[in-house]
Amino acid sequence: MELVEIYECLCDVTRLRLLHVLGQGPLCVCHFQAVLDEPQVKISKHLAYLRERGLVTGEREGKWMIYALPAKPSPELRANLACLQDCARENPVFRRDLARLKKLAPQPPSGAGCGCAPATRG
Amino acid sequence: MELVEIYECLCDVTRLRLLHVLGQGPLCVCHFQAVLDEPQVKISKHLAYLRERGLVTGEREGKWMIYALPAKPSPELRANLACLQDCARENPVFRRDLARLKKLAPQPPSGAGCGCAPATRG
DNA sequence: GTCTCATATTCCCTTTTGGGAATATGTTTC
DNA sequence: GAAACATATTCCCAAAAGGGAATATGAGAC
Repeated sequence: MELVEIYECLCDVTRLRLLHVLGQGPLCVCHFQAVLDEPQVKISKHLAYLRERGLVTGEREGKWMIYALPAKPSPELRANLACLQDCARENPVFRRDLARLKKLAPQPPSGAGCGCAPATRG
Repeated sequence: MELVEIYECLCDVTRLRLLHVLGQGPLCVCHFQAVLDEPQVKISKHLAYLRERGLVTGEREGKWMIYALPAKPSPELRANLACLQDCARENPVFRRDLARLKKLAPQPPSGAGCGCAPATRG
């Protein structure tokens, strides 16, 4: 993963927002739609873009695709993600995303998954 | 200066290299040409681009235009520039730029300007 | 198998981007 | 003034990017 490639991934607001939200934990596409308030194509395409370049991972879980930040990101990616989290703290757009995310999952650190599946799982 | 705008500026290699080199101190266009080994138009245009967005400052000094990082960058810019410096450390392209820069100005911290002007100044 | 839900992909269009050749501008030197 | 130098700008082009409508795929429920 080239450093320059990382920066190329970061030059789009939607992708920045996706990565920022992922800082809070794994999430599925439908939740991204709700959090970013953007159409499905847009979300899905940008996630594919990020995935192809190794900035996020995607794993199918039943009907849902769970996206997450890589478990062992390169130092460059790590640094840039940390920087993003830091810089986004005071930004209205990013803050709003986090607010919407909280509303989706009001439960405490209950753990795994993105909480997509209602009680019908397992 | 919007955070997203900063990221938009960082999605081009040439601009990344310019900003990275500027981490070493102010520089004029002709030296950028030598350091990056890129045509004048390219350098000049990208510097104009960065300048318009407040990522660099430019000041005329005689025949030369001296570009520099802003004296008081926003926290977001500061963080991202620091991150870039950090990440570039192990990158061949960025290292090569610094090597060429050193060759241009072998003198110690002699101080102001970019050293463009030969002994004919003052 | 059929229906439905969640997501991915294709196709097409518009806008933006980066690049270079040529030219213009501003500055010093003579 | 003219000439030389450093840099900026204009004009034009090819490639890429982002977006959406429609469609395809994959999975679970029945």
